[in-house]
Amino acid sequence: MPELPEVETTVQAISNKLLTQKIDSLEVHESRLRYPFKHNWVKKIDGQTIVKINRRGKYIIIKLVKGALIIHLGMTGKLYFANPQDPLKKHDHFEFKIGNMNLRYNDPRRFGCLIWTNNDPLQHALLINLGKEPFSKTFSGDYLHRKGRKSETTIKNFIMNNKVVVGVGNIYANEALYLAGIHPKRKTCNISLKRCDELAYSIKRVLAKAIRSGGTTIKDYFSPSGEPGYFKNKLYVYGRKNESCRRCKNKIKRMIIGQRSSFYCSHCQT
DNA sequence: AAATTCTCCTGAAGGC
DNA sequence: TGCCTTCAGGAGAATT
Repeated sequence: MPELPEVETTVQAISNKLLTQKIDSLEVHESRLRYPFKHNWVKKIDGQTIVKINRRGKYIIIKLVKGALIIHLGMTGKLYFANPQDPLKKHDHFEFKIGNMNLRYNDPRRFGCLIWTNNDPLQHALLINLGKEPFSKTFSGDYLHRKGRKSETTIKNFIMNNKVVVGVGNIYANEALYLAGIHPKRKTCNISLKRCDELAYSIKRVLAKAIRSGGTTIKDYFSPSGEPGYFKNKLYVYGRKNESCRRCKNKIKRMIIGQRSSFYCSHCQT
């Protein structure tokens, strides 16, 4: 399940290979993704040169000379490099033909998307209202404290809200709350500035560490060159129900918050 | 209006 | 062995 580290890993990998390259053609095999792909976009993309690849939240932005592509990996989306003669795999929905390599998109659940925009992608309706980037200087304990001082929702829902901060999905929300020692069900408005500082720092730290490990592979994620992420071995709580807390040895507990599995240590998190 | 629930989808896992 | 149910969750849409 791609979260920010997996998207960042993907962006770095494809950027290394594709910058300044020309897209010979885009072939769409299945347009029924989260947002249907419009086939008249193809002629706007074919023959264009890639000038920049970056991300905003979990959206991958491929800037072309004119216009840009926006890709979201959804739950199970993967971009990977293939040789042109390799047969398509099940759920390969589209591919870019670039010189002697193909960049293919595989997504069993089809929660991802491919969108073309003529305008500034950051102004696109899907991106314009996104919250702060976790690595930005202005994403701080002070920001969380101010933004959340009237919020009645749980802190876990709060940090998973893309209008607050982008890129924090279920895995890293659980991990960051553990590192900060905050119970996931605690009401946001009841958290002190000092603890918000610890939480903002923990979010930055867990995301940065996961990027250095190449992301987290639970079962779906692989990098464009086929490497799994190695952060799974470093998880403190996610997926560790009934295993012992790495700090206090008590059993990790599981509860549902906002219809998502939440893992925590009731001794270390209050 | 913020908070919560619903929805899309497939594959894996578990129960009987 | 095989069929059924349940679960996984990103995030916009719908609902409360």
